Amino acid sequence: MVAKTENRKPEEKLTRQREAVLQVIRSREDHPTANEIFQTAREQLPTISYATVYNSLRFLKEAGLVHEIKFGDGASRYDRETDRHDHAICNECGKLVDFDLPQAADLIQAAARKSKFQPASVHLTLRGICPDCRKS
Amino acid sequence: MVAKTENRKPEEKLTRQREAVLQVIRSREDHPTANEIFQTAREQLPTISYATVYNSLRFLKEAGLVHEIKFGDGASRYDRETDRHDHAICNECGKLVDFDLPQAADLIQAAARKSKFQPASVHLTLRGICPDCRKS
DNA sequence: TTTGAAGTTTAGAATTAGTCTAAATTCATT
DNA sequence: AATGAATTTAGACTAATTCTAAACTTCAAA
Repeated sequence: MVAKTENRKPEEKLTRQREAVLQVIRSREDHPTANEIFQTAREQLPTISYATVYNSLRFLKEAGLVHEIKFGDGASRYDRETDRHDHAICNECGKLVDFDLPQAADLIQAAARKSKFQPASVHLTLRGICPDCRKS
Repeated sequence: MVAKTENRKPEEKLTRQREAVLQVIRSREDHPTANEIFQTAREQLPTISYATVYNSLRFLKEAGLVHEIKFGDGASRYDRETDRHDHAICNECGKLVDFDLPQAADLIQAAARKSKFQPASVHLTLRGICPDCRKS
């Protein structure tokens, strides 16, 4: 029988390319775009291609190792934080910040009741002005 | 002095094109994309161009007459509902549904405290399976 | 009633993010 | 070493959106 790569744990089956992409995301406090990840990964692995970054991101996302955030204004961003959490987005400069508001998680049943959806996750987004922009 | 169009209320200064775009959005229960709006607006106003639909959407959005929703998976969607509300997105078919969970609005101060942002609005997103997909 | 500035519309080109394709490569098992 | 599945690569392609520059509208002031 042929090896079933799928039986292994995600961490075990990382190719060099996937490893590099994961390291870029884990090494950053912020939320890089696929293009930023590509530029940085290329420093370690000069032959890596754009398509591979996207393939790797899809893989890592499905394996639960990274988290994708789409909030409009351009490209998806990737987050090393995979636990449930919330986001704040600056209306002025676009900065995206993670925070955790456990009370938001508690609203999942109420949200499910109102929407009639079978709930999987909830996520709260705050829009406002970030501390840096408030200063100016 | 030249007339300051900006002094008037948004509703008063709608061009035929902006009017047509607004009517398309107001006539629908769902959340059409720019392309869907373009196709429908063209039935009333055959010469309207794609760029004008986008210009109109930006204008209407800034005037607070429509609401833009970006949740990834392709194009922005536009919503006639401009009051604060929440969204549920189906992980299976991508359907987007509005609902209002006032408890979510109550979390704005707590979210501001955690994130250190000066708050403007909060919005809750539920991901799960919609009633239609649950049946199958 | 013409003028002209400001704003708007138009068509199409340009840009950007992301996906697809097909050939080449890797790699774990035989 | 040979096999075959999975992955990577480069570049073509697609879809969404923005940009550009010329033409058109509007309307207050001359």
